[in-house]
Amino acid sequence: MSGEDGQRGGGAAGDAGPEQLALVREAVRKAKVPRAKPRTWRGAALAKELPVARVLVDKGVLHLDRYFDYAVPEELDAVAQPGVRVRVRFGAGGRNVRQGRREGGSLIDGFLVERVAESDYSGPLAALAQVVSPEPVLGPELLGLARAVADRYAGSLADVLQLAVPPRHARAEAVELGEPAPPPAAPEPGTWLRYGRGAGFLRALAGGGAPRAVWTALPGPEWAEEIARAVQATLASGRGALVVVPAGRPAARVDEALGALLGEGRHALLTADAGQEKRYREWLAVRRGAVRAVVGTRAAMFAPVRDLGLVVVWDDGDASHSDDNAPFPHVREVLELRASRDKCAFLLGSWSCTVEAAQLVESGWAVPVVAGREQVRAAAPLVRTVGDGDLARDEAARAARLPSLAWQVAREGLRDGPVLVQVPRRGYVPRMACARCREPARCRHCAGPLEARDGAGALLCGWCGREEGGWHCPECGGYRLRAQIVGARRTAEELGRAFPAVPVRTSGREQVLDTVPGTPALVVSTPGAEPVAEGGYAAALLLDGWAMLGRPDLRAGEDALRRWIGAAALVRNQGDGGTVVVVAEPTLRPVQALVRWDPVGHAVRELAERAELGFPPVSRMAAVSGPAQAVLDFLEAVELPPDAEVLGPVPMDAPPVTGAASDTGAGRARRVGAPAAGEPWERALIRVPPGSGASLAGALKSAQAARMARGVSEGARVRIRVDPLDIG
DNA sequence: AGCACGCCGACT
DNA sequence: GTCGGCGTGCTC
Repeated sequence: MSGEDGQRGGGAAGDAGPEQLALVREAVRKAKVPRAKPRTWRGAALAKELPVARVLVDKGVLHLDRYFDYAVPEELDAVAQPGVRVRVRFGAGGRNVRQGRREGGSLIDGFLVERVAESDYSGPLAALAQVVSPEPVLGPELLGLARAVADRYAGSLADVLQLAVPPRHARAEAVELGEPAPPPAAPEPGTWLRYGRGAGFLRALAGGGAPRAVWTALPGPEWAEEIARAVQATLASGRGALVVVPAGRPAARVDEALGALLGEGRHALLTADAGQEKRYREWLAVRRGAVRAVVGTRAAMFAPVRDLGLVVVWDDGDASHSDDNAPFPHVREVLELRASRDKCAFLLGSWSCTVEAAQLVESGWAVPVVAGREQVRAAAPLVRTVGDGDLARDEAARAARLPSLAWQVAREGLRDGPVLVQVPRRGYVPRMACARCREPARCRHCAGPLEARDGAGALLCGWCGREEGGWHCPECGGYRLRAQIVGARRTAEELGRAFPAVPVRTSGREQVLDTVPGTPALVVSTPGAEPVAEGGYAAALLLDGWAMLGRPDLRAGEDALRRWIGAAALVRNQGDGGTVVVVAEPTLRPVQALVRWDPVGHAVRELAERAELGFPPVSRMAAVSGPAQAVLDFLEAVELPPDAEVLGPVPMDAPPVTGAASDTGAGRARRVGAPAAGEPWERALIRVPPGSGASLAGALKSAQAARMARGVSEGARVRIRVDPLDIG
């Protein structure tokens, strides 16, 4: 409430330039209105130096995505430093200068961005109402990064800051922090020696360099310790390090590895499931420089690590790395921005390989860190396939839903260890089957799965896209279909009956198991929820591969391969008898890549194909979705760069695919732009060639800002997403 | 989002 | 003349 009272009483009007304007305006407008003193800070004592504060008001709306100037009252001078949280009066009421109505607008939160000597705003300035806390939470690096992310994703700075700066907790702020520990010694390369450029990468980090690498990790549990060593090497150079992983479980693994390597108290763990106080306390310890190393989940990508020397993203193909709040930034992209802006090292690690990662290598931005073929063979399990042809010939398979090869491998594996069974999540894909005899409905041309794409409408083949008109069951002649979804639980029950002597455990959406003992057991899991087995699994069965591959999504192949590799990496190596059976057509590219354990080759081939077709990430895309008319209006209004190409709009699938959400599925139901009840939604994709991404984002942003400023109604609003995740 | 301003028609 | 409709534009 400070500073308010000084403005209340009357007093003579000020006569300085900017105020005069306001007065003239006022006088001209209505002579009958008594010449009131403009609401002004004059009369209240001002800060002597730099009396103007530039403030970012904390509203995500695009048309407010700029700074507003406020006067700094003398008594706030000391605490009103750049980066602090403030409260200011903001709103149209502020312009009402009629007598008796002094303060309009309401108190809203903001960040003080900068102190300057004068304002270029021509009206009278309102005073800062309050400095919430003297903690400068928004430093220049974080501000710059947030700005860059907002620009990249056609979003507002305030929206990004909401993701980047955790909510304040007063008690956490009061905690005194000790001095940061001195840099540790540079680590031994350890298992990094398995990779061609591994040891060199560590040496560069320890020597203060900024190498950038795409690292294809060998299967097995060593990755966490390898990341910890990279962090240690960076700390040894006197710089800080940041590691972002997709979920709490991998975060715990890296946390543990860091603790083992560095000792306790030298790194912070920033995950979403910590309470507000803890989160803010850890975040502050990082910002204040008391802790130099951070591991966390996606919100940690903005962690204000001092003197950042290395950023790491693990498993960038996991959908959890894509934030589900506007403007939907992706960890890999944000860390790329950080590496470029801060001139620090960059490490993207994964057992698999995304097309984007392959592009980083192809463009020369990063170097590949990979193991030689003999290392891969030594670390990976043996992979065998069961295709449709085998299935058709396999009577036992049809009866029991499990191919004979899978039976055999499971039985053998169970002799000396646990066997992992990966089953796609229930509802992953609408899988159609004969309502009478449960025979799966397959395309008569390619044997691909038939899917009911647009609600009650036609049946389409998930592979070749041919429409199936008059389907009838080749087995029993039935003509009614129903979705046949066999989830993990039922699979577990069936397997339990088949191997009555063996315990069956399930891990999935509702309950994720972290680890299982190394004793014989069947472990049924959905993708991403696989427990780690002590000593590794003896075998793994990857069931219903076609369902993973058949998703109508550009990433279906890459995603399936990633999930298979994610499961197969938990299996013992070939030398120790580790075997994987994947039930999917062996001629398909992702299946071959799994058999050869060559995720990079797969990504490189995908990348070439995407380039040819003009698909992302080679071109950049943005999705504009909303009610049909709203999308059309938006496309009419937006001034796109000349090389932009508009695809569509086309009606959106209803309901939207939910299977592409995060891996564990632990997250809440994801709103992928669900059409409001009754209203038909459409989506247009806008594509630009490489290099025009920024101008596309700029154009989308200004068009959206203009529309929002005009206050378009709820039903006329469109949603913009740069780099949409699921493009059919 | 709010909220005031201003330019048009109906009424005292 | 004056009240009040809502369309437009601004918020330091």
